Amino acid sequence: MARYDKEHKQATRQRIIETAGHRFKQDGIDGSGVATLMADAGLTNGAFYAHFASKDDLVANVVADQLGTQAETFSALAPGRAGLEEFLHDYLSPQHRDNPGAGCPSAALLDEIGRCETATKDAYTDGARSIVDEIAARLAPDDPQSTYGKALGLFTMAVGTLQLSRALSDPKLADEVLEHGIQNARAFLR
Amino acid sequence: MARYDKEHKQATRQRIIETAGHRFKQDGIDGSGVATLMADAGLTNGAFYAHFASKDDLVANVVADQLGTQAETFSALAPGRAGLEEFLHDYLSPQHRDNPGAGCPSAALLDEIGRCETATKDAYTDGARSIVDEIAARLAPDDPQSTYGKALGLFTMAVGTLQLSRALSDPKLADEVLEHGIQNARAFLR
DNA sequence: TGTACATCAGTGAACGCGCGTTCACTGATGTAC
DNA sequence: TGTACATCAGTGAACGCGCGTTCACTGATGTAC
Repeated sequence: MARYDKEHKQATRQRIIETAGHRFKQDGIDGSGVATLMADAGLTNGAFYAHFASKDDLVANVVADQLGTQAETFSALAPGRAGLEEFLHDYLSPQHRDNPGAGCPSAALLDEIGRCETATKDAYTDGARSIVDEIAARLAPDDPQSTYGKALGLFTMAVGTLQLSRALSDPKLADEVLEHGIQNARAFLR
Repeated sequence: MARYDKEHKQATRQRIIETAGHRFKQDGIDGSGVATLMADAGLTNGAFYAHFASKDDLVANVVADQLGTQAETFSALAPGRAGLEEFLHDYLSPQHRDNPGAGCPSAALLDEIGRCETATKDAYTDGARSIVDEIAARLAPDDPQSTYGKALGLFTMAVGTLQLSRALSDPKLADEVLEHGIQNARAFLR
């Protein structure tokens, strides 16, 4: 441990935020202890408080980071409605369902975020706004405002569908839910 | 403490299941300790294991009970599509959003149920099937099968919308999300 | 060029606390005589 | 009718454990001389 270049601590902090995002989405926020989160980042528990004021502080930062990352992913899709079709296929896929740690933060954490403190909800609100704006812009590039409500509908249906598919113990039904989800989203956007 | 009539212990067990349902939906499953759950039912922690094999066992029973109760509520609505309209108004209301403890178990616990053990997911799967069947029967009383997919879409959009509204820190936006949710559901069913 | 020192990211043991779970015990009541 | 006993739902203290958090310490490196 030594004097590092100025970016070193920032990089470590970012690494903790990213590995914690994965862990939270996999085991839940309440289900992930600080010692485990630090071990995931290759550190020991004591170093945590050199980077964050509290676990709640980390949670708010993770939520902001996760939604930011998702917004970036969105920008990388094909432009317009073709990108939405691409998004739906990836989002409502068995691969996404079976890998929550690498997937959508809303699907994995939405009802836990609803029970979090204000700073976390603020971070979520900002991030969700960006994503819904991104969807609306793809639905009507000339007048995004007009499709804001529809964008919300697509987003909530996608999140709810993935969550439902994850909560079902019958694999056949869980797959059907995803397939119906894609069809429903298409019908809704038509 | 004494010899009671045979129904007494059953009634206590049912009371624990119901008060635990309220607590789980309010604070999360991971966020609710056994001692608190028992105090909610007017008992002390030690009595818990006379009723349930483990906390996981209680969780599975609570999920089954919660979804059963919701299915009953559904049956009590006006028949046909009028009942669905009634459901949407109650479900996507600020009152429901602000009282998760008394509300929909899916909206409050869906992503946590996705991380639970098989017995809990089995209970959820059974209950969710009944509710979606109930919705499908209202959409097409003569051929429920044909509207099964649409029923899923309505259910997932309603759950996702309520969760989203709960996770937002901006009250104005949270209200708008509910209003758009009702409009979207109507458009989707049209 | 070589050495002493200051820096500070990270270590790891310890704190009190609440978790899920166990268990010896209580005490009000129905039953037997 | 009165008393001794068996029942058993519920009590409450205790178990080991992991939680979030604190803190005295380490030790590799850049800097000063």
